[in-house]
Amino acid sequence: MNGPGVKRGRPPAFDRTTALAAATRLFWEHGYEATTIGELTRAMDIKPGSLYAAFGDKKSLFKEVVHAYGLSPVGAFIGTALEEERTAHGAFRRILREAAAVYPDPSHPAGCLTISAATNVTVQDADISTFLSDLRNANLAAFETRLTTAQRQGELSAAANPRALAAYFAAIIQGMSQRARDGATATELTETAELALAAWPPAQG
Amino acid sequence: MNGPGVKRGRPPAFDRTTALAAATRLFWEHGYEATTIGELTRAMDIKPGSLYAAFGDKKSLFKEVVHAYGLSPVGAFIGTALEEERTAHGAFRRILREAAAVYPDPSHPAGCLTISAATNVTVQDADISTFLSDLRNANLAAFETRLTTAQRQGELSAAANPRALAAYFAAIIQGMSQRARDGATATELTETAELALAAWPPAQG
DNA sequence: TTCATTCTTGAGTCATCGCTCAAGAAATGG
DNA sequence: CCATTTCTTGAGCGATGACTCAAGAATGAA
Repeated sequence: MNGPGVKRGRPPAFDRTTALAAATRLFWEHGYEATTIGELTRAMDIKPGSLYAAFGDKKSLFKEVVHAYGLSPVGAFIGTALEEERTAHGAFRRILREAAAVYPDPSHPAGCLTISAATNVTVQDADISTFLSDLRNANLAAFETRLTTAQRQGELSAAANPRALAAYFAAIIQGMSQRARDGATATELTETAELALAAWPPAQG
Repeated sequence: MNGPGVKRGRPPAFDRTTALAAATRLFWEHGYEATTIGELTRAMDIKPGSLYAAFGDKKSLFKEVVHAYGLSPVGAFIGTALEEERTAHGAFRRILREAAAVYPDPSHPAGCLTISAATNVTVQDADISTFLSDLRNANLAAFETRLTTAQRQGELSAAANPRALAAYFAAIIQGMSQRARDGATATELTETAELALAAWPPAQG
């Protein structure tokens, strides 16, 4: 019996993670449909045959990219803040401030991949569009859950509306991503974040 | 000498405004590149030859669509509010509330065409992307101008930052457009608008 | 060495993209 | 009527899209 780690046949000539990172950059920058297989193979430094053998079709590659993105610091900072911060207010303050720093960071394409990579799509790729909008709406639901918890724990005023607050923060985050893609600086986005936090409801009244 | 209104030759079989409206719907819904000439000719009920004779190439048609959109109620409500409202606060309050009502209106595609029709674009169509982002940034500049005026007139506190406020409102509006495309209702967006208005700086302090 | 397995390669498939054009049809002017 | 002008039509162009596949190369097992 062979150990499960034993590799047979010709080994891959490329590093899967590195290739995926190259694909991520392209999808992040131009979006799903505007990124061609030709551009992908060139950036990943592999031929079409290898790409399809390793990742399936274009949609599968994209979904794997989105999954990996969600595990990266840039793609996970929202969930991390929701988990790590004790208070909901602290969590959203941290989320907005980190978004302001991360979205315009020149070390990667501007904005959030989940927000901007599949906004313009043909009918036959509508599933890719809903794939991302489902992720965004899941984020919205997580916001609402966190805010409802805060309200039950007394942090958030009983007069506050968790669902409305969640939608508001979702909108601000998506807007900040778009502004980053339009050239907004970290300074501008930080100011936007601070202004946005003014909407946080006053303590129990 | 012939009068300038005299038409010669075979008259067009389609109404230009109607055809443009059909093209607008498609670009609005799917974006620039994801809308094909085939879909356009079918929706406009004309053949490719007529389309190219009447509108030039695809980019020219798109720019004409954007221009017409900017003159329509949906595309002009921001500029209208900035002009008609006496106070800056009244203007932005009206802009956000109208956006909340207009963006999810089911009588047309969701969100704002200028915001969402060219976010995912190939390199050869990068000019279309910047064409729209220039419009968005021009809007941002108009916001700042209005707020600076309000500050000079004493409506806005001297401690306020017109540029930061302008960027904040631009982000909120773009975020509301995206949320509308993700299925947000007018009710949700109205709540978002009201929360966003809480960022308006208190009177002179 | 030989076999089986896995990956690479380059040529190529089919569909669709934006776009063009010659020929015909519908109007006006003489 | 004919000539001129303008628009419509249907066929089709070259380029490019996603994707495939047979043949060769590199590995471990026997």
